[in-house]
Amino acid sequence: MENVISLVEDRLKNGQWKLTNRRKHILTVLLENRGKHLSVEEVHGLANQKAPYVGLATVYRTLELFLLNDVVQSMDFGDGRKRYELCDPGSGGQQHHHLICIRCGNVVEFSRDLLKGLEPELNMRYKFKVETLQLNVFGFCRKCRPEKGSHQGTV
Amino acid sequence: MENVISLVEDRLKNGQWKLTNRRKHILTVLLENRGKHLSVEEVHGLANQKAPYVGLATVYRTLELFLLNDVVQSMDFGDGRKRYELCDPGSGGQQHHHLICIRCGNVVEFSRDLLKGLEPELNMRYKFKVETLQLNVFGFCRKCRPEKGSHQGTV
DNA sequence: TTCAGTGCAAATCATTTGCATACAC
DNA sequence: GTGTATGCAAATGATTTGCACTGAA
Repeated sequence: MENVISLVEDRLKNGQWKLTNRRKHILTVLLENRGKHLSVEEVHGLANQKAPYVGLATVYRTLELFLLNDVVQSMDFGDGRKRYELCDPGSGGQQHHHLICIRCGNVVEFSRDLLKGLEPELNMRYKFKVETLQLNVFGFCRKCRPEKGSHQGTV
Repeated sequence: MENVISLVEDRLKNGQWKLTNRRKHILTVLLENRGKHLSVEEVHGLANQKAPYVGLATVYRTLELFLLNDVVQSMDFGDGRKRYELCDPGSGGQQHHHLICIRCGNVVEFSRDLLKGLEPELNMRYKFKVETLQLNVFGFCRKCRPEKGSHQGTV
């Protein structure tokens, strides 16, 4: 936990940025909410359950700064607000993708491995050098999926 | 061309909607701009190069109506505006995915086939029933990709 | 000391909505 | 005729920005 903070500190300092109190505070919120996909508003709310107070604009600015430094990854589930999630430590960029249930709204992550073959394929077929890959899969999760043999409409 | 219009007309009428002048007009714009990924603002601009005038709100409403009826598919390239593109006639839903060049902004489509294996895999491993799949790949296109062996930073 | 970081309020920008009017069937 | 479609202007909601003040090195 503590070493994640100093790891981020080093990463920021590489780019002449400071790890201020507010930024450390926001980072702590992200650490305490691993695995969640937080909107800016949510981070703001969580951060301000404790002192010091952090302004909304600062949360916006800090999350974008973290994104730039591969501290977080961002995603968009199509609900009109950007969401952020801590990257796994040690590696940069996109770690995994998301299965979004269109009935209950639950979000499940799935490993990047399932797309492993895709990058070389795009490289070969389209001469396209992949940097970032964002995949959203909308559908029905384990609990909400229609029963086999029965019929059920889309929500 | 003409038969696409009547095809859409039938599809709308199934759901008690009318294919009005404005809607036909917007549909024509989409037909004349196949392969492009138009924002609402762009559709509005293109539509109003000819009579009849179409209000911006109508363009918004119409494109959402088309989306609902699988006449268009929508996408989001992360630039803060939704984009729309005509579906291939005859089939519903997502047809293909996009390679977005982060240097020149060019967008190339790639066939859904490359992800063919993914759906059954998600179904099996996660018991997830896929409905829609949105994949954005950001990177360097054929023209903009860094030369082999040389180094080039991200834009 | 000095420049980056922050809070606040105002500004932006895409999208949505209320309402009176116009149009399709 | 009757209910949907449309234009317009106002409302909304997420995000950004200007600016004066605060804080870290």
